[in-house]
Amino acid sequence: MTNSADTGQPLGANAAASNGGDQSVEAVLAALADPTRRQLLSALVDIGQASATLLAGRLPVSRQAVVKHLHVLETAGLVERVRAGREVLYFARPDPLDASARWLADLSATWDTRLKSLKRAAETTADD
Amino acid sequence: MTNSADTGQPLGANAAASNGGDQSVEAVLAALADPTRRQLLSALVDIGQASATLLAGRLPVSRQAVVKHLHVLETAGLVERVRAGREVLYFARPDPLDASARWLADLSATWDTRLKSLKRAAETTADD
DNA sequence: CATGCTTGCAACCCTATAGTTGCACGTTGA
DNA sequence: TCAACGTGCAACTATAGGGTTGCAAGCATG
Repeated sequence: MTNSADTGQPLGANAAASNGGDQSVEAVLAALADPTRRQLLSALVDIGQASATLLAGRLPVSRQAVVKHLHVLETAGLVERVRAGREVLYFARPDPLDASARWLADLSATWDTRLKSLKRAAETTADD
Repeated sequence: MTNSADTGQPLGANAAASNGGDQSVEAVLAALADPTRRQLLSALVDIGQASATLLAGRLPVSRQAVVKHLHVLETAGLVERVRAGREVLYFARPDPLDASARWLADLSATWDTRLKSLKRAAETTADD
C-alpha cells in the first residue's frame, strides 16, 4: 500500500472491487461532466426515446453536435441506439449511473477509512 | 466550468432533493473526469497530506500542473489547503465524494422510475 | 545576512473537443 | 420514379484546458 495510482490506475483500482466497471465509470464521469450532455440525457429521460433530429430541436445546438454527444453517451453506456426505419432512436440506460454511484460510494468509504487511520497515526505520533 | 447548467436544468433538478449539492456535484464530476487529478487524489489519500512540490515528484507532471489541478480539486471541495511555514500542504476531503455518490444514486433511481413508467405507457398504448 | 527551498504569477504551446456548415446516401411514401 | 426527410461523413473553426518553462517573491536556517 505504499504507492497508488502511479502509472495510470484510475484511483480505486485497489478500492472498488468492481474492476470491470472502472473504465466504464471513467467514461460516465467524463460524459456527465458536460452540461450539454446532461441536458441531452435529461431530455431523453423526459420523453423516453427520440431521434437526434428531434433532440436537436430541444437543445440550442445543431443536430450534428447532438449526434456527437450521443455517441459519447453511448460509449459510456448511458444511451442506446436502435434503428427504426430511416431514423435512429436513442433511449437512456440508467444502469451505468447506478454503477458509478456505487463506485463513488465505495471510494468514499475507502478514503474515509484511510484518512481516519492517518489522522489517528498523526495524533499518536504527536502525543508520543 | 465557470457556469453550472444555466440554460437547461442540470438533470436531476427535480430528482435530487439536495439542492445545495448540485453545483458541488458538477464540480466533483468534472474534477474526477481527469486521470491526472485522480492520480493526485489517490496519492494524497495515500500519504495523508503533502505539498504541491512533493506531489509533483510522484506524478509525471510538473509542479505547476499539480498546482492547477489542486486548485480545481479545491474548488470541487475535494482537497483543502493549509499553510505550514513556507510551504502549503494539501489534504483530501471525502465528503463531496459521498455527496456525489448519493446524488448519482438518487438520479439513477429517478431515471429508473421514469423509464419504467414510460415503458409501461408505451406497452399499454401498443396493446390498445 | 545570505543562501536555499518553496510558492506564486505569467506567458506560452498544443491537443482535445464542442460547435458549425455542406453535401452525399439511404429510406419512405405519394 | 421522384421528391422529401433523416442520417452519415467530412472539413473546418474556435475555445478550453492540460502541460510546460521562466522568473519574481517569501520564508527558514546556516
